[in-house]
Amino acid sequence: MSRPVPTIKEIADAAGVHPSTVSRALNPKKRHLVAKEVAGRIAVQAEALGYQPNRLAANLRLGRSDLIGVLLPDIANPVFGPILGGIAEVLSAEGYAPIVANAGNAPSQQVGFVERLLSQRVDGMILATVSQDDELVGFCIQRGLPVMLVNRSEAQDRVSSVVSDDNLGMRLAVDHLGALGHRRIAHVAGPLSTSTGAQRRDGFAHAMARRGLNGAVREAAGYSREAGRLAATDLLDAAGDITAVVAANDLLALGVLDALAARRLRCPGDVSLVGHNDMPLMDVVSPPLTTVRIEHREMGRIAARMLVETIKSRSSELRHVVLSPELVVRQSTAPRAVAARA
Amino acid sequence: MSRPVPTIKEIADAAGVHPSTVSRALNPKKRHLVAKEVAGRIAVQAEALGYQPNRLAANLRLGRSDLIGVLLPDIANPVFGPILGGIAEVLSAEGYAPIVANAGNAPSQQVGFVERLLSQRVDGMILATVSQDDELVGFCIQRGLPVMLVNRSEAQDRVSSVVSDDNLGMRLAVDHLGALGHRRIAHVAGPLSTSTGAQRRDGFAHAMARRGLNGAVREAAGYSREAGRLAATDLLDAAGDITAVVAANDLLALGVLDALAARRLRCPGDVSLVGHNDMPLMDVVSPPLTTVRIEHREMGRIAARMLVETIKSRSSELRHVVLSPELVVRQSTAPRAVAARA
DNA sequence: ATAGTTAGTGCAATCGATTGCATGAAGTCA
DNA sequence: TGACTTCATGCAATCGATTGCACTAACTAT
Repeated sequence: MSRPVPTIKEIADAAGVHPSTVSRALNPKKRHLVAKEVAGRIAVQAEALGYQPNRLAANLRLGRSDLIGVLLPDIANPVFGPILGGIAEVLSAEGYAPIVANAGNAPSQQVGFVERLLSQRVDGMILATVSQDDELVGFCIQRGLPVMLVNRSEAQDRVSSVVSDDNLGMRLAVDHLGALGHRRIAHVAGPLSTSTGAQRRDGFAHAMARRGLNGAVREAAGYSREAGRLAATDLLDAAGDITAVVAANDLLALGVLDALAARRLRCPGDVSLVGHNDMPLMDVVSPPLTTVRIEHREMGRIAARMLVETIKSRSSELRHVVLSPELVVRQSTAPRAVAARA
Repeated sequence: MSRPVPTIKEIADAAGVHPSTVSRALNPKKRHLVAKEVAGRIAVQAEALGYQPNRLAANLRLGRSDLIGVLLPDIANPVFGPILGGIAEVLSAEGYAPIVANAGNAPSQQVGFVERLLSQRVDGMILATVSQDDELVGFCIQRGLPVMLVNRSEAQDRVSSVVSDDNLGMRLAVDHLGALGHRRIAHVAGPLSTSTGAQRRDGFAHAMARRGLNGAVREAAGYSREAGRLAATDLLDAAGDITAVVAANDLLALGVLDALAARRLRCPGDVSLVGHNDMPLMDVVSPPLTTVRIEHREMGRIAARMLVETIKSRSSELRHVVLSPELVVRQSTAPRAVAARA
């Protein structure tokens, strides 16, 4: 059994000074108040005794925690690793640590996670879970906790966010398909309760309208491959003559591939396909997926940086950063087949 | 600007009792010491005033934090999402929260993360970053911090771990290839400084020896697709007549695919390929990958559960859990081609 | 030598929650 | 009615670090 970690009081006894002098000597910002010789003696004793700062005690006094809550809907979804990686990189550089909550999609479940984070007195929160009318956002605002949204936004414009330009993304996708001669283009949408569902659906409609076209849309129940398969199956049942599909994310696109495979339709021979995100490995799926690339790690970095700035400045000014996606063309899109399918 | 969060003292004033009575009333484990009527009054006031427990203060007094440090080498690697998901699930159920550190692979960099976690007084640590002779493990032991290893083990047997049975995994892979008629089987190993690198390399050699065979091995510099490509290129340069490769993980396997593609070798037509992990999407890569499946989410759950048990029991008894992997046969392996390649 | 100034250090309150022990009120028993 | 017991509540110390203010020693100027 190890001996307890020494405290400032024990360093003080060993160095022959008052604990408050030790506290000042060990804090770079207050060290200038302590005589050099004394500060040196204290540093030697702290090192020798293996002093370990106790941020619990310091932060109780200072009214902060140096912790940031990060709410993710599904950490196993390959999109969130890069986002969390970007968040962690910036928080670490700024002296914070992320408490990660794999909070799921149900608000009733998410509230429990948020309450735990609030009780740990996190200094702010980054939400990747937000829906259009999100009660958690209200909950956090009510408690005066700085909140930052990443990847999705919310409809009431109450907090800052970093998202992708879904209108542009959809225009890139539809224009790409249009340029390949496709006119019967459909959309597998994400849940319309999320901004990524609603805005990509709207972006799709706008982009089609610009070409004088009107495409079928089916909403998936969630952002999963299986939900994508079900939505695509429904779509193909209803509009079997489509020659292209734009999915609201890559997992949905993989589900579309499953639905096509189920009815022996080839991609891109029979149906071209575009996804969103460009999550890892999309270049090695079969076929390699054409997709709207969103820089998720950078999105995470920006979100963390903006939250830290909000915390430090005690500002309540809102900012919305909209990143421009780019189309990555791979082999899941091809010119429209001339011969009609039987 | 929101009003400050009410404290127990303010609830006490509102309910007309002493703060210590409020503390007992709001703690389910001590509530039985408070008269029912008084506890009810206190609960009403706490709800009305929006009381939020302050775990910083409580835990300073109690000498704990309800926080667990989780060290990952690369959160964007698709293997770690499921592991973190399993960890988060169990920690949440047990009243803990994970502080995630994307600590990279260099010990000098990792120490900074560990010191930050120590200063936050985490109650324990789960390391997915461990190497065979890991100085961080010694660092944590020296401070009396409960440590749990997940996915990898360390050579000195100082702390508990949950890993996959790499010997069995390699036997499954080599036997599968042997049954398909392959005899010139090579191995792309992970870094031998990790147990997954060393033990899978050893497992490969044993499995081959059992068949009276001896296969070429090349160590990749890291667990990345690019490192896999470089190691495979070196392997193919040195032993161009191999007909099968077992890679130490799926990312390395994808790199092997890249190297094969670069020299117009078809998989599995010219070279069969097996990976390890069965990370997400391996069923839709081209070709769908035969791989040794490791239940990462379950591994994360077990690691978290064992760490929590260690913390609660104050036991220093070591345990090692070795999970049995299974071979998932997809289309990257085929019978050895009879005709020799030109 | 004395008065004034400055630097360095110590004192004690504070952050917010927890709990061992003391105290008093209520209940029970002879 | 008095002694004893039990329950509920309050008191105050504690956890470990921070910091405003007070005090003292050293230095400087007249």
